Amino acid sequence: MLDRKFIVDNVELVKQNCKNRNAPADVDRFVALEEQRRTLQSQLDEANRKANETARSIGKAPPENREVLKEEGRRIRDEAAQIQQKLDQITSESDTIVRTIPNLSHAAAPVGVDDKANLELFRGKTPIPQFDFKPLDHVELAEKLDLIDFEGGARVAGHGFYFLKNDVVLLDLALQRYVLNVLLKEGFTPMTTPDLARNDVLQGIGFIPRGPETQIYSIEGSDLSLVATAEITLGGLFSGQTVDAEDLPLKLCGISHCFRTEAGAAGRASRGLYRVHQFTKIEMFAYTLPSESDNMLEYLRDMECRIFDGLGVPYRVVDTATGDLGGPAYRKFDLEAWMPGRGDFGEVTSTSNCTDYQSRRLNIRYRVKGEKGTRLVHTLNGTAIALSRGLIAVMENYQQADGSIVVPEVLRAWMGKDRIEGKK
RNA sequence: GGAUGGGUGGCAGAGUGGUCUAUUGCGGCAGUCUUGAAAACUGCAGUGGGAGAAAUUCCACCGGGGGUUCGAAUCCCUCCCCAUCCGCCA
Repeated sequence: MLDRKFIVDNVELVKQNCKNRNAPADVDRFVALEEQRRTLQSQLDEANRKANETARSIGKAPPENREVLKEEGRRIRDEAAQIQQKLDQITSESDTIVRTIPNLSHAAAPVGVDDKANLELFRGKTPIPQFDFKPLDHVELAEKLDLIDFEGGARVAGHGFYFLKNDVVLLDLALQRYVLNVLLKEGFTPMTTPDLARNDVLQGIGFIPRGPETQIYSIEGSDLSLVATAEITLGGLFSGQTVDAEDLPLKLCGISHCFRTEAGAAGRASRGLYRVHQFTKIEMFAYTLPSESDNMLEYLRDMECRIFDGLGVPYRVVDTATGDLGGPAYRKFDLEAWMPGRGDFGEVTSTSNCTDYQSRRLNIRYRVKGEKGTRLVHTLNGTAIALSRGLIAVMENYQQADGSIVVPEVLRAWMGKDRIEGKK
């Protein structure tokens, strides 16, 4: 969330930003509530002060005076309780509004209400492959080579689940190992993370665990949800913590399963592995000083490019338009890989600078040695690889006329073979 | 899952209803002494929010939330976490 004071001091800016981001939020109402809230807070402080004063005096007062003072104390506490009640009411309403106000937007982010305004920045090193045969999509390839069991997945858990099988299991693990290796050389701390997290962590990161539109599976009878990304767990990792400025930036990468209900996604591209309820992902996450987050975003984007250039998968880099940014993102770049099966690009990574939008709610701060007080860190996240879509990209781009799939050079050592041929 | 003991400032650790405005030690910062350093001594120090030009001042915070009370770190309820033991288990 944004800083309350900042909103009040920059009403027009915030309203314009909401408009650019296609986010309906009642900023005026918020400002009015905030004014009331401040007034009530002062009144409450004053009432508490009087109550404290009275309470302290009783201990020192002669016994015969005590009853009178107690009565006075009761009266003041009643008064304070009434103010508190009003304050709670107003705070609750203004909290609801402030949660709907998105982060500010980077000045260079393309302005536009939806993804049509997204801007292609550049292409990856690998050219789009020209096949002298009709390329198959990954579902057909998997069928021919016996690599993925979608029907079995549906039987066990419903549509959107699948079994990886045979060589694609090796390919899946090889991709993970390759990506991990790239990240380790860059000094990322590797972590495997919980696949469940508390709802307040989900909310701090910007996910809404319940409600009709939710993308999140929640565990009945508990305060836990299945994570949609390791961004949630890696961001929650430092919630409530204060880190030393000299320890920043922190670069983490987390491997987790990701679960998404994909509510409302019917009709969109959902064939095969593209849009599924469960997949594995390696996520990069960084905590930085505010002055460093712009650079870190470029760095994370470069890492994504290196990973896909290394794999020899063609892609384009897209600068996300304001209206297509999620609430917490200040700026976002996506990599869209070429997917011959659909004859189009499909999103494979996404990296965002969330500035202090997440850290404010999660209360993640840093301290500068010798300086008084603490400040909020900036948080960033980026997909290193989402295995489901990574598999699509590799399988489809590396398919051969004879129906086999060549294993990308960088994966061969991890994979133990250089071609997937199926059993014939 | 059960039992017991715990959760207090950067760390350690005292504090079972009112001089707590939280003892003390270590560590930190500043100063004295010293060529310099160490030691010793003296002093200063938490986080968040509000008022003020500032000195300053007020409020909240002793794991989270709620309760009892004029008054809670302290008593009660509840949740979370940690330790140890037991049970179960890959």
